[in-house]
Amino acid sequence: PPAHRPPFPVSHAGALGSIPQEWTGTMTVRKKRKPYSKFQTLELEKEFLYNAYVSKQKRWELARNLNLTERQVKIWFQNRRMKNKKNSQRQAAQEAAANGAGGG
Amino acid sequence: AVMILRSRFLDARRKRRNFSKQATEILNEYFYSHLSNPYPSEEAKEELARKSNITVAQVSNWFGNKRIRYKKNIGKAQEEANLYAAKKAADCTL
DNA sequence: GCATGATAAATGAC
DNA sequence: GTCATTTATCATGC
Repeated sequence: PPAHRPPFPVSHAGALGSIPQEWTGTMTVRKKRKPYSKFQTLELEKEFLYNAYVSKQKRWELARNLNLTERQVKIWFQNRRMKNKKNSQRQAAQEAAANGAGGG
Repeated sequence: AVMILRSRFLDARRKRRNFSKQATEILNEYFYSHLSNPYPSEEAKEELARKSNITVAQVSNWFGNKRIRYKKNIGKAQEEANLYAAKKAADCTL
């Protein structure tokens, strides 16, 4: 059995009935998710099309031009790579299902 | 601009469908019988996906939404918990 | 009109 | 770096 990555460390210990539900506690102070503008997303997508891994120099330029922090740019590329992988897996699964059913 | 429009149609949100009653039943049974730690392992997710006839990613999405929305409803009318708790109790007494 | 499933930012473990 | 998450938001179903 493969080892699973444990959930986040929780501080609050809730109490409902007799079930210890510690996971219901607040994780940590987290910035509110803020959707990026169309311009920001478009520029990031253009750079991602060029290469999925952005250099430190390019990251700095993007952050400056798009009014984002370097951390935000870094995380955007991380999430974008995960999205790419997810879509690839989905496509592969669909093709496999198509081959198994119709055959070609 | 073109890419944005194209991506809109690639999103699964465009063709979202509700899960079957049976699938929701299976997922809820697992969730409320593991309320102290509702984090199914990869193996458990695969089995839930197989029994519910949905993908593993959909199982992950369901548990993510269920956990956050369960937390927001703590203190409110959460009779769903009592419902499945009663079902589990009945299962044990059989 | 909300319930619900999927996605987009953001965090943390490893 | 990956990746399972949390959280808010999106788009749809009914």
